Amino acid sequence: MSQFDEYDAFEGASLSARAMAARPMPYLDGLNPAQRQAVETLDGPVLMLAGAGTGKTKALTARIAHLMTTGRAQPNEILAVTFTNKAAREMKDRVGHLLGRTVEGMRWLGTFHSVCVKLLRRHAELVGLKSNFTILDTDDQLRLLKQLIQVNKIDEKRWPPRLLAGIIDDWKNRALTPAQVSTADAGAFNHRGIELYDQYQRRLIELNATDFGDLLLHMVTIFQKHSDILDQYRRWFRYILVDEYQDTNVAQYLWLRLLAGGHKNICCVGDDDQSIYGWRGAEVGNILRFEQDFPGAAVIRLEQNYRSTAHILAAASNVIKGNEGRLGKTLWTDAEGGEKLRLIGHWDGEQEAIWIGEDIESLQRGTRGLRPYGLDEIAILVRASHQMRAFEDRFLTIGLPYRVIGGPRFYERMEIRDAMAYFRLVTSPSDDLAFERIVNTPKRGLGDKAQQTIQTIARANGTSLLEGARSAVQDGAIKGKGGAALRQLVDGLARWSDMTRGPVIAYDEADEAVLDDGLDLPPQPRFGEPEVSHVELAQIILDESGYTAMWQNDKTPEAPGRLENLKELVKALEGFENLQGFLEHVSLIMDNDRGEDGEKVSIMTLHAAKGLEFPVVYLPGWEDGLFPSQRSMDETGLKGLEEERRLAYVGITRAEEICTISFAGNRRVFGQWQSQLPSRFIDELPEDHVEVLTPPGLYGGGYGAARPAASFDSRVEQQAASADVYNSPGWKRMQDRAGSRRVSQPRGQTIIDVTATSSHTLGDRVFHQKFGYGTVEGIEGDKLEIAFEKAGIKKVVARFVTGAEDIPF
DNA sequence: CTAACAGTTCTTTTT
DNA sequence: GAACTGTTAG
Repeated sequence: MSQFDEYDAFEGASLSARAMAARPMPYLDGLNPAQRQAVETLDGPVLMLAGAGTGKTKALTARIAHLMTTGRAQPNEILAVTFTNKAAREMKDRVGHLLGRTVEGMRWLGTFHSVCVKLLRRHAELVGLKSNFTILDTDDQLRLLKQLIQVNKIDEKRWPPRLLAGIIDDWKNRALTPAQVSTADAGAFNHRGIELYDQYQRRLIELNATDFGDLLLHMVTIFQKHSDILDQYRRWFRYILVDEYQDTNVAQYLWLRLLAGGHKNICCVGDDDQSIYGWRGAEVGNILRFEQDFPGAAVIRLEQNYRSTAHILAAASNVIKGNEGRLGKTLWTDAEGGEKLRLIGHWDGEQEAIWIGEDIESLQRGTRGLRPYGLDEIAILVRASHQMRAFEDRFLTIGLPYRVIGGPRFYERMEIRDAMAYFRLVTSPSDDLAFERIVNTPKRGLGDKAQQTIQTIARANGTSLLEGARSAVQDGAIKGKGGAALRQLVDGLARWSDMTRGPVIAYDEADEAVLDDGLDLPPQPRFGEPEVSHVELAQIILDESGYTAMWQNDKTPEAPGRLENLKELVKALEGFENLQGFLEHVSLIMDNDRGEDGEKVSIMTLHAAKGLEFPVVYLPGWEDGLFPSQRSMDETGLKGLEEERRLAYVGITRAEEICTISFAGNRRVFGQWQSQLPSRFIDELPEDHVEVLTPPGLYGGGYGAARPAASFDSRVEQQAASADVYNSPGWKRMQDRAGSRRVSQPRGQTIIDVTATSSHTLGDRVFHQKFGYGTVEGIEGDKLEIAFEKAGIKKVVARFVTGAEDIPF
């Protein structure tokens, strides 16, 4: 029954605790002095500043093992929070490994969100929720906000739901309830922001739902308002550990500070240089301020790097030192030798992909005395996901296996969300958002009008939409084909719902009454065994609702894949006790590391790469505007730039052996060609540790000519490997080719549109995707009249044509 | 009511 | 160039 049987030996016996302490502690072996200090400084606040690749997880897990082995805390008295499920899982696994057994008692090791859900379920009523509240994802959130905006008769066009979602998220990240939002923010969202936030929160309560931000916000509110509850947890969580502390937002910070407020046994691990989630509300300030927040804190720096070569570390250090206000760390390694960083410029994004593809192939074979590298050891890290496409295209054509990490997540796919909406509606019939999602999916002939009717009835009766639909059917408010289909749906849902559980057979004490001085929790009803397993039920729901059939009849190419996904979804249910358990799990799983097998090159964003490492790393697209991202700089100025720089630091420090940075002179953005300047970060690379390569084709010969592209083998040894790429022959040459008259501005702000609309003049030779080559014969505003060689005279919107001479060949 | 079309607006980054 | 919205024709 108890999950802690394994640890019963710890139970309150100080003698056994001492005996325990006398046990060998193998996990202390192989720690360096700093790591060891971080493990053994158990009491009071500790800040572990762990640079990239310095064995942070090793120290953290050893610390947990140490807490348990010395009898300082039982597994379930340790609160350990991470940001990703993956990190939590890894930590759990590694602690188990250190102790030589599985650690099941660590109930409070998890993400901020999952820990908060557990807490909030026990205290939901304090914020007006029931303990079975649902957790909305971004999609539901947006639809809800959209409704609110419409109800408030606000122009959706000018004030889109996304914007409002962003504003509200921001407030929640700062732990502000509608009442607490500062008057300084009164102007937000056309002066309606606060009001709408308030409405939104009310609506969530009505729906018995929370969004992601609420999980933390509600817990902070509860802790602030109910000191008895807070005290209880303060006593319960004897030791607190926080991973990636630099990524915490204000709400998380407050939450931690409240919980650690008693004993102050809090150990925060982080690296201010790897704070890359500021745009999502993370406050680097939290880690910078740690010593003030927790006076007397022990600050332990992990600086010995076990991951990368000295060249790579030097490059990373040189880049990051451009940032102000760092806590300061100097990474060092005792490893010697290794390749310098490689820097290479390309004509355009496509060439960049071609070159990298070929370089990977030559690394695979083993080249220039280097060992052969497996594809699993290679990663391409991009700034923005749209950059991935060029690589995917190229790798598909040359047949290079790759995997995209962090793409559209499994649980965000349409068919999965639809299926889940059915499940949600079965387990909680009042889930209006789920109802809206699937009333007419598959098509049941229930359009706007019918749905309006249901809304009206539901609102009049003060019931859920599903209830409303039931009345509508009974009262004959919706007739005809639609009515019949709706009846079928309503009946089906009722039937499936009954199938989820057997009869109530008893009332149990809440099984989570683990806290000794616990609150009175309502007894939980216990049900008999349902007749059908939840896995079978899921299949029944999908089949009987017609959802499976909908995709079977669908002739689009993606339909088979969607059916496949649905199968997988049903299979995934096997790992859970019931539908509820599954839904809960899914709503908190935001990482998708469904391990695909096979040797593949990884393609992912820099953000997704945090915490990972690869022997070979490519960092393409180092161009001003793209990286550092223009948007980031526009929105938050220097702060944004510094975050971008940290992103560069994260990127470089992912590499163990070979790190290649590249940029392109031209890139297609929104289907428009833009000429790009190399990233300012390139100038921050230390010359001594960088080797500038020259792409093939810049010297004589056309691009894409049949010649084998040079990679490592045939690079041109460049004298004075210089980061000053502007003066590199390659770059100059590129400028000539681009033929753009760049106005040399102080630094990198100019992005000249090589084919700006205005650049078309009568007689220009142009190229159009569909019609081919032609000559401009007339200009009217943004429309051009063009005589095409093959297709004759056509009128075309200017942005669909490209200056013929600009086509990269 | 649906399906097909055209016109628009966008592109970081995600627990 | 895609994805989304709104419009229009069946």
